[in-house]
Amino acid sequence: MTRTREQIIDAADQLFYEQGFEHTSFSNIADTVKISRGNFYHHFKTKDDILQAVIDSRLTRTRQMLAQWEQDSATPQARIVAFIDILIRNRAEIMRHGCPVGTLCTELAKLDHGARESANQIMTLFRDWLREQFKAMGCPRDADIKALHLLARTQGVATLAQAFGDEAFIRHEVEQMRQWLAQCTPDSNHHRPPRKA
Amino acid sequence: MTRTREQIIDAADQLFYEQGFEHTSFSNIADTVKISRGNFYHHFKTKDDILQAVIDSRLTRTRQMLAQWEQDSATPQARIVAFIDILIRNRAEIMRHGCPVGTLCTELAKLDHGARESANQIMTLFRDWLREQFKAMGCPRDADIKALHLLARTQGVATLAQAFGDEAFIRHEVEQMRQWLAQCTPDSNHHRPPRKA
DNA sequence: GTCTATAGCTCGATAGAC
DNA sequence: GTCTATCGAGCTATAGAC
Repeated sequence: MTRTREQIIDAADQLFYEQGFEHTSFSNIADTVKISRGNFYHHFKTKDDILQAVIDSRLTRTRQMLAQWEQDSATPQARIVAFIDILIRNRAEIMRHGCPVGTLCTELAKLDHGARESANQIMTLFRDWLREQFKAMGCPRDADIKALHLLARTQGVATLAQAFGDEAFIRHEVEQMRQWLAQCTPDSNHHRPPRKA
Repeated sequence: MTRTREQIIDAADQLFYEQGFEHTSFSNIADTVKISRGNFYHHFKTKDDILQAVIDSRLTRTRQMLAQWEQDSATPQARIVAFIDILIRNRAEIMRHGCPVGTLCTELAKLDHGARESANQIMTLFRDWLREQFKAMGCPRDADIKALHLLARTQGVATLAQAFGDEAFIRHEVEQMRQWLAQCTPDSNHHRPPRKA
């Protein structure tokens, strides 16, 4: 049945996030789902197969989440705030295990793993979505640059939050990102003072 | 002889950076240094011993580098620019393997490894050094906040540079960090426009 | 050089649904 | 009978340790 398959994917997803892909073994996943290793291999022939299934699952869920934000918030600004606020909502997990997207991309890059590009695709989902929001805000020229900038800042905050376990730091950076967004004028260089009259 | 020991540490250092700690095996290191595994165990009893030696080596080199910047640059601003510019100087390695500090901290956190705190200590070296530079710039109150902010931004840039392999992005972010630093007034909120006259 | 543990993986057998 | 999910023994390679 497909139920077991889903359970395996969900368990692997969580374990890959908590302890990394390479450090997670078959027995590890099988024990979590409470099935035998034999049954396991009936659903996934190789470890790479599970990884791909986990990444596909994350891609789907990310698309759903972004679509949900699109639905829940009226303005592009509010949608971007929804993105920034993941850091607050998921602060406990982030302090323990970092960003699920960034840490997976980093690990697969080090392993020179074939699924690396698939993992990067999750990052690209956020990048493209943010770019569209900035475009809708009236920044057609700087949209991608701003998207990457914001993405980088959230990644950096996640990395340091994991290292230092500092919740106040997360909150402070989130507040600064909100302020940056609020004064983010169309196609301006937001780090220079407003243009002279 | 201590020469072999140093060679082992240097080889392990590089391999841990390129492919990660867990993914690097003894044989891997031994092959690189061209010694037998037996000889290897004469210098390091366990893998954790090598890791600790590598981290100690990095701590020493980082302290030396920071002291060098202190010596080479007259103003705290110039010293902070020297820090920001690592992203440019090491861009090729960063695009391939990420930041050596950040990726190690992240990996050891996932492995729940005992040396995690030692690795974080490297990050702390930068944090403390940056904080002192900001203090010297006249930001006694915001110094640590600014240090963490800058550290986070460099970490985020490294993560995305590795995922997207985009050198132009690195250069753009470095330029923005320089501008942020230039308009970084003592204990001000640097994300608001300059105060009105 | 050898030993042990474990990782990833294969495969034959069983049990039940249809 | 076929098909699918399940189990668990067991194989090979290699990592870490001594």
